[in-house]
Amino acid sequence: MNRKLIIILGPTAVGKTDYSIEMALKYDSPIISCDSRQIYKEMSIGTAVPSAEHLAAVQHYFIHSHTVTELYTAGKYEVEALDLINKLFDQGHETLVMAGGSGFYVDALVNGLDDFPSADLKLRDELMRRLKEEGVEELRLELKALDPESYETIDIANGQRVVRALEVCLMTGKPFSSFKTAEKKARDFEIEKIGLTRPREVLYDRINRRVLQMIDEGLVDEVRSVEQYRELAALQTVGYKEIFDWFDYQNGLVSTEGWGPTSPGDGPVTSLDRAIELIQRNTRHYAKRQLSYWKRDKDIKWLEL
RNA sequence: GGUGCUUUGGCCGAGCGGUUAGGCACAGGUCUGCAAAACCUGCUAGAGCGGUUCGAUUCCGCUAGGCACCU
Repeated sequence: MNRKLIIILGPTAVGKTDYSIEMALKYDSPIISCDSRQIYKEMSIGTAVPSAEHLAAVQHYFIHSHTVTELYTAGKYEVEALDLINKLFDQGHETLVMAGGSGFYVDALVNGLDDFPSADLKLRDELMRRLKEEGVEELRLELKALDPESYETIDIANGQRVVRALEVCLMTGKPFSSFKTAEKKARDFEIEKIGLTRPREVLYDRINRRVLQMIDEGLVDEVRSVEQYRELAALQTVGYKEIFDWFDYQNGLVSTEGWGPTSPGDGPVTSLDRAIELIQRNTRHYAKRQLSYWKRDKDIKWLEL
């Protein structure tokens, strides 16, 4: 039997949902979502989860399937999604449709991640605390001592990367770089990647309008409902962060004092309109990063909508 | 009609007679367990025309636009 996984990817708001529904109906397949935020059941409007009609029309996996209180990662996704895919193939599907915008998750599924130990929360918290208090330099030097190779190869300006490498070194007593084989894992099914795209202007316009629509649908209330989780990784998400900042301003937790046109950063979010602007902009930035992430993947067949 | 102030890159916004202000937008990029995250790079303008000066975005004059006030 010829097992095939069709992966529909593309920047946010490009139209993956509609396209994937069509494909799913065509192949009589469920849709396996590959979206690092739509998996959380506490989030819907801000993550642009497919509509109730869409969800009813086609069986979806990895939508609202996890909770924000669980730290989810690409590594977990690789394991869980692969498991599901194999199960579905075994049930008789020949072609399966996957859709999503999380490039790293797609890669984890397609190529597999090396066998790194997963994060130790305590250690990570500790390292993140140090990153904040001592700055990257300290951690960099420590990494240089423990794993000079990683020090040379990873992006050492990026605190998160330094922390991760260091964390693995400390947990295992072996250098982070020693785990990295960069070998593709074998998958016993064919994979076809279809990249959806649109002219930049059109994409940006769709994004801008979708954000307005999210507000109409009650994004502010949704954000309020998850405010208690705002420190969690899942809530470090465009559409939520900006509104949390607006809440803070309303609660008098941030002042406009000391902030001027030349200060770095976006400044206090003094109104809902300002929050909307920032969400639109940050979503545009996100879309651009997605596009640049996939640019180097020569296996993607691009399709302009 | 008169007087005063003003004019900076797509936008905001400084200082300065001779080094890139800075921020934002925008563009490009990095990516092996927080990835809608985190991080990196690029973007050299001074309304126009003259003058002073070794050298002007910075000083002077004229012209044009803007703002304010006066008649």
